[in-house]
Amino acid sequence: MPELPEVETVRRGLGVHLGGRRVVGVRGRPVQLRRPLDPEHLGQRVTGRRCLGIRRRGKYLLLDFEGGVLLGHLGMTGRFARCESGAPPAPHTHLVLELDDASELHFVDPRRFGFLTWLGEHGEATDPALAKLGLEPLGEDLVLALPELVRGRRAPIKALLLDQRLVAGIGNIYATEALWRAGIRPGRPGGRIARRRLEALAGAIRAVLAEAIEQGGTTLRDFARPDGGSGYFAIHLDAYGRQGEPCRRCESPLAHTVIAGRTTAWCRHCQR
DNA sequence: CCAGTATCCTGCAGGC
DNA sequence: TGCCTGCAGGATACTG
Repeated sequence: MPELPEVETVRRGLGVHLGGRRVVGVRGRPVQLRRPLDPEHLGQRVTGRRCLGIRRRGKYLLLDFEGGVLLGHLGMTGRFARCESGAPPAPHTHLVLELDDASELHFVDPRRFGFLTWLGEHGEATDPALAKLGLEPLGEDLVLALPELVRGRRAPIKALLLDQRLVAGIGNIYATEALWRAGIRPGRPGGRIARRRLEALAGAIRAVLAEAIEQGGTTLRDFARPDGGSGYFAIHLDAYGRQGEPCRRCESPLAHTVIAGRTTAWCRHCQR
């Protein structure tokens, strides 16, 4: 569920709680996450170092420390929780960073699709996942770039939007929403969409991501509640999860198909 | 190179 | 009430 806006919200929350703090200890047991997590090894690298700030790239979080970067991904169910020192960890807590203000940052991830990895001084430039990421939908001119990115491609436009090598940060929810807003059928081959309509799609992507980030900002106070509140939020959704319900433009019931292995709700009437 | 599918994992909803 | 099945999906390995 965490897509670009949710990750951006987490980034801001981490900035408040972790930024400027020094790690004084690391706890956890080895566990197979998306990448293997070895808390003892990680502790040797990060203990004693101060967090200088947090960046985001696509759905990845880059926690800048003195002398290295801690790379994180939330997967489907990953979250960070700020806890008082010594507080009992929630189930599926895989890593605890003990901080110099008598607080702890817990990394919790029931489905283990996320990860935390120490990249070291120069790892950021060579990490294979980061290297493959496409452009930032909010940071560069997506309107100009999107038509070039999908030119000649026969895959469904929705599959292309989900491909992090083209555009980084879009997931199933915001791909579904942007296509509904732009009036484009999710299964339409990307290379067979008129330039003007792709430009409209790019605008819809930017708008829906920006609105979601704004929404997240208002719920930032909920960040990292140890009781399970994750800082995620439900923005106003027009299409995602609304199959069978009336389209908010034309009232006809939304259809439901699977594209790139993901459920997709869309309007047969006004998405062409 | 491109497109499509299987896989990892747990929690939860729905059916019977 | 309780068990079972299927679904949720981000990234990537794999197949054709």
